[in-house]
Amino acid sequence: MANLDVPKKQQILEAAQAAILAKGFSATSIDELIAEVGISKSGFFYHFRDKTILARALLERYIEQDDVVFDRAFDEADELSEDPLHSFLIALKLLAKVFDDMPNGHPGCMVACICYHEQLFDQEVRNINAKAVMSWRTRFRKRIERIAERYEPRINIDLDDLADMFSVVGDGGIILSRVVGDKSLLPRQLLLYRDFVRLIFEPVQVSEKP
Amino acid sequence: MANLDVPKKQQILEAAQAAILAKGFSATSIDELIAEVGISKSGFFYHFRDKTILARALLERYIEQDDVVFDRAFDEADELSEDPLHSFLIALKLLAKVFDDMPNGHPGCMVACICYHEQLFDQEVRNINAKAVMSWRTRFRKRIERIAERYEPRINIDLDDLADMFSVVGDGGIILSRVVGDKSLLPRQLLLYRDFVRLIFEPVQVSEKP
DNA sequence: AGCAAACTGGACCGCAGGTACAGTACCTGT
DNA sequence: ACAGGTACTGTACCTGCGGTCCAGTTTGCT
Repeated sequence: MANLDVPKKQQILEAAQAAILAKGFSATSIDELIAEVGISKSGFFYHFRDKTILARALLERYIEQDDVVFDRAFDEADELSEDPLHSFLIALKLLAKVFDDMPNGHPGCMVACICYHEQLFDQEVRNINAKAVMSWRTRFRKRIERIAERYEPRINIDLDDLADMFSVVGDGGIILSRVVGDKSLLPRQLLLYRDFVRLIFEPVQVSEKP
Repeated sequence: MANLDVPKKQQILEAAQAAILAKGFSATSIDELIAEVGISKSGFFYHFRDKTILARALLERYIEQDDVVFDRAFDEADELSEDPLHSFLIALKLLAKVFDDMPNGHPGCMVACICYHEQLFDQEVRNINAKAVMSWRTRFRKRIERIAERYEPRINIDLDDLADMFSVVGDGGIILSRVVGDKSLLPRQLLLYRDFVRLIFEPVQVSEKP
């Protein structure tokens, strides 16, 4: 019980996020959520007109939380280096570490989760989803652009594609991590992406074998 | 109606695969499937004890079909080049082309779809899923090993990770493709993965800017 | 003719997602 | 002090879906 000061709506979102990422949207019942937070069914529907409104709120919440994680990593990296390439590489390492430190691995990406339940939701939810991916693209593209201004890329590359690749490796890494039950798979894949960025932009090739 | 010679069980699997990849597992009702193939509810349950058995059959079917696509690309590439690196790069280009040629983009990965519905299924289904990912890892690892025997990698890299990265980029690319509604995103990401492999192993760096 | 595989039809069950609506407890501004 | 909004509770009820049970029918093979 307890949590008397935390509003029930927040408690529902909290419980729903964990349950939905672990079990999927349809496998998470409203009855189960209201039992967990100690609210009546009417109480639930007072806050969320239906289950898709809950999904929308969860998605928006997830995207906000995700942005905070990104901001933190990039800010910290910027403090450690003024060079755009080095800062980016540091940020990628920090992000990999964040996921590596999660005790049970990444809980799952809400964007991907909703993608595979798509037709259950309205256009609005899909728009929010698309907007989130585009914001990730923009965020990474800006960083990569600044790198490309200073460092000559070794190969011709589309900067949007390279920016997207972070999200691609993130979402794909989450899936493979879960499927094979190896929580270190995601951070390792992010570090591979980091190697790719290094290989593209880092000017002097340091051979690791003398 | 027609399809008098195709057994109903196959027709159900066909219809279910399309519907589930498009709408998700829970959003696809049995009623809808039996209406589409023209069979009674009892007929459905004659073939599939319950919905999770259908999922298992679909997953196995999907993995088989996927293997055929891989085999075809790799065989064709082997015919075009004896060199392990060149053959691998050709195969990646062929695979990217396969997905690029799909009129509505990749229909979705059943492995990822089931991953985000996990708790709906039993351990058996999860094992099949894990086995599929491991078989992809093995398939790509073998190719990459042969490359590494002949070409000195420019950076130290874990071959399993690089092998997994194909599946990671594939599954992540499918998700992003769908979310932003850009079917060319997946093939472009696969070509980026190809660029990464090239950068790691290709000995002479051909600068594209003279 | 006989048997198995591949079904049909219909009755029934429980659960999840709602809908509808009347009532209540508490806080806030006038 | 009361008016009104916010955040709920309780009860009753409806629908659709997954699933069970079972008796009966068609089809093709031997």
